[in-house]
Amino acid sequence: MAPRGGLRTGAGRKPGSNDYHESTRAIRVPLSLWGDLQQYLDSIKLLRKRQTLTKDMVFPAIAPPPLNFPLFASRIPAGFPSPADDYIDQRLDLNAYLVTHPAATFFVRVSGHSMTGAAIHDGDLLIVDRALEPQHDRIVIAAVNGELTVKRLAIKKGIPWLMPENPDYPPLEISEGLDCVIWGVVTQVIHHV
Amino acid sequence: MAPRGGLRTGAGRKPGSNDYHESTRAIRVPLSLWGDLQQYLDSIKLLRKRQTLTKDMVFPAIAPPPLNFPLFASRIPAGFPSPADDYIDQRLDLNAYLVTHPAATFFVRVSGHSMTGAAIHDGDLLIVDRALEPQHDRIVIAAVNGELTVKRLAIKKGIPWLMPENPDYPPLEISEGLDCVIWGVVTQVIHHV
DNA sequence: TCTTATGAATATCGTACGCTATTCATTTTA
DNA sequence: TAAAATGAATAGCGTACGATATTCATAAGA
Repeated sequence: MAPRGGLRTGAGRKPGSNDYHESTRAIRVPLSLWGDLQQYLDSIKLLRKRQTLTKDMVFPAIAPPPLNFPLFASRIPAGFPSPADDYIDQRLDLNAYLVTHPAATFFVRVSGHSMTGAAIHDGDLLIVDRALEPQHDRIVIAAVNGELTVKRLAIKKGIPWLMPENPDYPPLEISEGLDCVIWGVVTQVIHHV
Repeated sequence: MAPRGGLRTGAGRKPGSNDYHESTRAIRVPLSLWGDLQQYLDSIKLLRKRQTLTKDMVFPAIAPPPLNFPLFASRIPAGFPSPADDYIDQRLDLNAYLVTHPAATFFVRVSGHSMTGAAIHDGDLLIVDRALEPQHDRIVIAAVNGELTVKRLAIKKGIPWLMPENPDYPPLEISEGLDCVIWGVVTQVIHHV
């Protein structure tokens, strides 16, 4: 059998022919992160593999989730003898941390300065929980004459008031004739630096 | 000169004598993650070196399964919003929204009142991005003598200063002899109501 | 006896290495 | 002529390897 010799330009495995569609590089990581990282990388592979599927073959029932991002999905199983040191073993999922009742939670963008005394500024994003009951001294979203507003709810002698936290704005009594609905309770304020 | 031979039990480098205080293992990662991961690992190293930090104060971000919540538009028109309406014009994943560089992002709990003028209060949770370059007028996390502090970075005539935003606290010049590391840039402040 | 110098022991670290998987021009076969 | 088989070329993958860093029992020196 004769050899099939000769030049083979263009032959060979293609760069980025791995599951990432991208070259890789070895890096050294602490053992406690190794499992998580492995898991994370697997999910990246999976996501990038899906890119080879055309929209004619596979498509989601609803809008695709933001597949963004990174790191370290699950907690490390304990059992690592940590020297008397401050190890980082806490992780945070902002959604879970900031939202208690997902189905009843909404975001509202603040405009105006009536609540600067309560650390609520123009442009901030409020996390509003509609499942919480409005109570005295809580910060609430109220719809007054159909317009949303952020104020602190105060009950004085049985009369509810909407109290701004800025001396330039007046309190508003929720009297009988006022078209006012307490719409939700503010639980968190997200302020962009 | 006679040899110093013989058994040497107990000799040798100790396990966990690296910057992680923990053994490591090589793992292969895609190049696009390599930089972020490198930065993340550097942060871990730095944190484990410091002894004044507790795990309650600083911890890394994670990648949770994406959850979406309804988001209201900036300007909410008059009326009563409900999920059935088209007031909801987008949904929001807080992780994706608040974290730009997940591998380089950490959370820091604020203690103290030196930055109340910048809407940063005692107990707030800061989102800190180590991938951002500290620049003039940005709010940064600095490690001064091993202790974390939040200040606004100011460059005056080439000299960097750490400026509080509370008249009760003094500015701090970052002079040559000072043990100070700008550790990250604050991008968001989460304030619990 | 106490202090210092020495070198065996052993962990860390980045990466090179051996192996496998893939690609495709060429050759062989139908 | 078209399809299948072959094997050179080249990238991916996990880990072993050589070099370096650190520790500390012992020997040498004060």
